[in-house]
Amino acid sequence: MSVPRIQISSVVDQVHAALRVQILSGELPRGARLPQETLAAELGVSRTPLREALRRLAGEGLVVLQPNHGASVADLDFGDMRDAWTARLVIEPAAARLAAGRSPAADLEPMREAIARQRAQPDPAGSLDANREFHLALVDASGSPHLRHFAELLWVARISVAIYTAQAAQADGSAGWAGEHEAIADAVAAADGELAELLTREHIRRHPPIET
Amino acid sequence: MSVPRIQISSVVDQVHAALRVQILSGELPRGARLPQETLAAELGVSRTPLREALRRLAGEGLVVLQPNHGASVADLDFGDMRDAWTARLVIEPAAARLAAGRSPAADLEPMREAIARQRAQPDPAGSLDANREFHLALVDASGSPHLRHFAELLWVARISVAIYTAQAAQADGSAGWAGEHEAIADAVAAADGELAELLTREHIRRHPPIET
DNA sequence: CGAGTGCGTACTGTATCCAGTGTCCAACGA
DNA sequence: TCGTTGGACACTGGATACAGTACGCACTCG
Repeated sequence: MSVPRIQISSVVDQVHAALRVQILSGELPRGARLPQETLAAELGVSRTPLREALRRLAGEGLVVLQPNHGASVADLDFGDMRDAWTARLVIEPAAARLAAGRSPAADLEPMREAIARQRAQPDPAGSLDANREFHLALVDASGSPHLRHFAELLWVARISVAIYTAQAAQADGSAGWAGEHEAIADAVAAADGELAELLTREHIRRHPPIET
Repeated sequence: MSVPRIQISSVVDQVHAALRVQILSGELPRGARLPQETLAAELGVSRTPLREALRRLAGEGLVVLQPNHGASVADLDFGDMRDAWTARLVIEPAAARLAAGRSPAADLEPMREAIARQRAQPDPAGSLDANREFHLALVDASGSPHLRHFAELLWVARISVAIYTAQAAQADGSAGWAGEHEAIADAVAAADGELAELLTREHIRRHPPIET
């Protein structure tokens, strides 16, 4: 009998998560300086774990580290966002095809859940989260840890920040995307790799980043 | 007049580079424990920068960090390698197509250089380096920093270590691949995206990882 | 009046120190 | 004899202290 091994999280993890939220939510605006001493005091930790968290965030592209000058929130311009979108166009359609070709069949449940959540969510922010979840679930279904990792980097660092906030503000927001997501999920379920790839590519292409 | 701004490297950077070399060269074997105190003493630095370097290496997938238990060199099995290969099969052909479609034309010089170096190199290790260089140059030519980054992660963490060392030992080694590389470079130069993608895919598919 | 220089301050980078946790082994009890 | 438990040891995680670097401002000199 084994107790289900609870997840202990180090201070570094918690600081990392906290800063990530603050950056993605815009509470820490793009380009904002991140003075170690001040930040550490605010978060109630020492500088050591803060520094390690900052390094990790730098690895994810969320902050930039200049030697002897300190850290600041990454200031991503439209070019960066467009590049992330291009990279998604490479990775996600291919992942969809892989997911459809998997045997035993890929796990569709997370995708279905994300779709349902997106339909149920009235507010734009939640809908956006659900959207992100669907896309990550799709890549996850490919069974490739690397592709999953890459997709996560693309979504976290470059996309959630500003691209789709602008887009979601338009028209009906992102809630309307659920239908397209469902078609992709169906194609994966039907093991039609060709179709899944095509639908995913067209879906992404249909929603390019918007210059702010 | 501006002096060309020399690159200053922090201790963290240097430790990171040193460990990376030792891991990739096999001097630090897969699964080896990395006790902080010992390592720090050997490298002649304190534990603080060492820890930050370890975190960075963990982000690259070269080492694994277990809370309250320490770091060890990532122990990649055949599954990991095969997954990296699958991911390359997604990224590199797409990058080749993007490179061919670029205007102004993609920079072919690094690719040509890598090919020449591969032809000139008699020893397997050098040839392997040149091989890696070609593939990274190809992805770089796509103009997408993200794809370049991903390719680098795949090559560094999973591939150089063991996959192709086994393969390079076979038959004529990797020197013979130069011809295939040249065909890819030519297709990119001719702006034939379709062909570049196809050739790249077939090239990679022709050289899967070998179980050791 | 303007350019350059030197100093002071604020911050980062590194080293050291302390507390907390995991692991191994031996002693004890069933 | 085998399982359990207690404790010593070794190591990591976090906090603090110190050294080094960059930036801004005032002062000086042309």
